[in-house]
Amino acid sequence: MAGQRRQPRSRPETLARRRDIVDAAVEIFGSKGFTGGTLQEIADQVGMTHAGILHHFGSKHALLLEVLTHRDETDVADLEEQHIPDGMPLFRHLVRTAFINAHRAGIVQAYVVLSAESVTDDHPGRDFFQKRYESLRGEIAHAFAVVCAERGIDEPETIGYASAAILAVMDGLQVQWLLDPSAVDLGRATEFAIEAIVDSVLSPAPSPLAE
Amino acid sequence: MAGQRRQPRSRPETLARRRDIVDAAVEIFGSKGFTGGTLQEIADQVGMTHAGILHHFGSKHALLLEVLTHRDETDVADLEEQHIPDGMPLFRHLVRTAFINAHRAGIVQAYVVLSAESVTDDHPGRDFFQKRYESLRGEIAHAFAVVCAERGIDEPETIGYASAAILAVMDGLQVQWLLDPSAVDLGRATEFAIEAIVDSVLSPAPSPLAE
DNA sequence: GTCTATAAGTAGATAGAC
DNA sequence: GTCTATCTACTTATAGAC
Repeated sequence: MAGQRRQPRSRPETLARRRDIVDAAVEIFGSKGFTGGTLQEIADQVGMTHAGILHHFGSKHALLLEVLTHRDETDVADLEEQHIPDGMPLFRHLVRTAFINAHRAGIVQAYVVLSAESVTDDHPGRDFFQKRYESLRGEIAHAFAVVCAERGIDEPETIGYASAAILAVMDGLQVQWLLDPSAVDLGRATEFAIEAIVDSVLSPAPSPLAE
Repeated sequence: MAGQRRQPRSRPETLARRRDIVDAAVEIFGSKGFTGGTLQEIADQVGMTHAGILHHFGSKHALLLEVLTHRDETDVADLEEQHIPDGMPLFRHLVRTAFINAHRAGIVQAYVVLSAESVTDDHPGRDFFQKRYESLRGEIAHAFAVVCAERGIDEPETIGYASAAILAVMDGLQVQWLLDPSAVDLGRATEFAIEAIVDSVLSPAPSPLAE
């Protein structure tokens, strides 16, 4: 019932224009948020009027969904794209992504701002992020299962917690890094945390918090 | 140069009214964000007009700062308040806070939304959150130092990464939990992650990611 | 496909009555 | 201390010319 008209728009010039707009929208929504960013600002950046934007996407709401879905090459944790690594290589891939992201503040900020903003009431991106996290947790849990199988060990029931926690550290460190890049080493801190969590799943230790 | 007039406002009725407004603001900013929430909505909730709000706080901007600073009893990770635990009890305290927060979606959402929104350009809450994270990282790092001293071990240089990572998992898990409470066990996942990170600092293991 | 013009609504803030 | 009234500014979206 909602938005599906892909074929009819194949004119090359038009597609390029749409890409320009989406790129500009990533930057504006990233730096101002979805609510705070305006079509006017996006239009200015791409050199047209806000009416032009609406001609292409119909509404601000629809533009956001396009931004979230259609990020293409420029994405933060490019798991779902292309050939996803699995097993241990997935964890290495996540760490590598963090190091790369340390040089892409713009796109990182867009995801940080939009994902957190999506928890607000009736936010148009809520469904997208809910499904995204569910999917990513599933991929990470699967990687844990593969690693356990390789080593012939039973899958600990901590896999679910660990999968959520890995995504969580990645996101949370990005917030702190964006607020003060000099105080947080995004790559190394992510690497440390993922290693700690993976190790804890594979080699459970008695809780250091026990009294 | 900015905002300091505490003494002159001591009338009991007025103070109570201001508290009502701040409480309402936490709820509205939490559910709609700072940019998305309006003075009108806050005013409705407290039973007055938006002009009344401005009489008390001067501007929306100032009201947000009051919300962030003056949260009093209702706070998410009540570290800086009262007698802060130190050493190992601090980590237990953080875990306990996560379990408690699982029953306070409102205030959790307020902090999630506002902290992420604060990374946007010229956000009035940016300075607050920057200093808050810096302070919290320092407290956690100190707890690590205390624990290391107690055990007579050298302080690993991973303490900095671990401190940021602990705050990060707490924040990141809150986002996933708010988006889908049934998919994430906020308390247990936080407990698992903090245990993993603390253990990794105290008993460093060879990286499981090494090829 | 992009523009101008404008609609229709809402925002935060101010002024002054009560 | 709270209200009404108003201001100015800006938002998304639509209509129609080019």
